[in-house]
Amino acid sequence: MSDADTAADEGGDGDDPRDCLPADVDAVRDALVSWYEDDHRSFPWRETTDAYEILVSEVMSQQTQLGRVETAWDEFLNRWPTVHDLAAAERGDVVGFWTGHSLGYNNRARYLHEAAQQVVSEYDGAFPEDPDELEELMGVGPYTANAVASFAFNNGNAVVDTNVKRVLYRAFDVPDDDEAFEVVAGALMPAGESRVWNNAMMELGGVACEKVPSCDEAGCPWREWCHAYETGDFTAPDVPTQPSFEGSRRQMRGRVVKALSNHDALALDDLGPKVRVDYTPDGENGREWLRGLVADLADDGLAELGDRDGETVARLR
DNA sequence: TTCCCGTAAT
DNA sequence: ATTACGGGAA
Repeated sequence: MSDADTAADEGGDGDDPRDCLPADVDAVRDALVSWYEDDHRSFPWRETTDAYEILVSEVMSQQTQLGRVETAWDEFLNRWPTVHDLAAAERGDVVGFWTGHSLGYNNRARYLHEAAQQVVSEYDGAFPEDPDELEELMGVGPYTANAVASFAFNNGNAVVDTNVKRVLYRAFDVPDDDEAFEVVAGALMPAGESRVWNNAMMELGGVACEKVPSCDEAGCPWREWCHAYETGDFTAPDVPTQPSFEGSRRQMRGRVVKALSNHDALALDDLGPKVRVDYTPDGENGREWLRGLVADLADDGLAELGDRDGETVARLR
């Protein structure tokens, strides 16, 4: 077959990333679904199809190890059982819960709170089922939108997170390119089966094709097709390195929120020592530095600066 | 010390 | 396109 024929068959560009997939795609699909259905980890959010409960689990899971999410998820839903309850909550209580359970990025607590208010005000409390509509919710991007659409409504597209990328990169030599991952993941997913499929793909990345893979131990269902298993090269796509956390502004922000979550309001000079042991009001990282930190948190909608008896106080908002 | 990781903001 | 964003666990 000539290059011209190939290009014509593919609609013109001649390098369709779907060419990465093996010819017997149906066998590949069946192997994964059977493997997943035969045995998989049990998580409480896999027992529900409630979109609100699933959204909470997804937002928590994005930043926290699954083992610790279970307790937080349970307590969160116990405190705010429905999207209406969360929408009506005080934001400071939601942020306080978040930091109190070490759930990471406090911004996500605010996003979740705002998303709940959107669902109530724009959809009368009934989540939309379409990924494109879900993506309009605050804090919900392509991954979360498709996860919720899949697990709540069996109505999503293929999710593409770092686990999925690693699997596709290794198994089928998909180039480390977001568009390619998107196209191949979509072509691989059996139509109308997003719930089981996306669960299965993420299970594969979580228990078989981890950073250090355990192909045989986990009984990976794709060994007969997997390029990495064949060559022994289990390189994974590069993940960007992040600046160190110790001593960072992010760490200081976290300490501010943590401290404020235990008080109604705190004067800056009372807050300071809880943020850094070397706090002195007029020092380099003193009152003005702290005021700037809280002002940034205020810009993020997480805290606010106020006045009490003529002195500046900070509180959660 | 390094790893993890999707979204919003710029 | 790049950067900010948390904090436990490995």
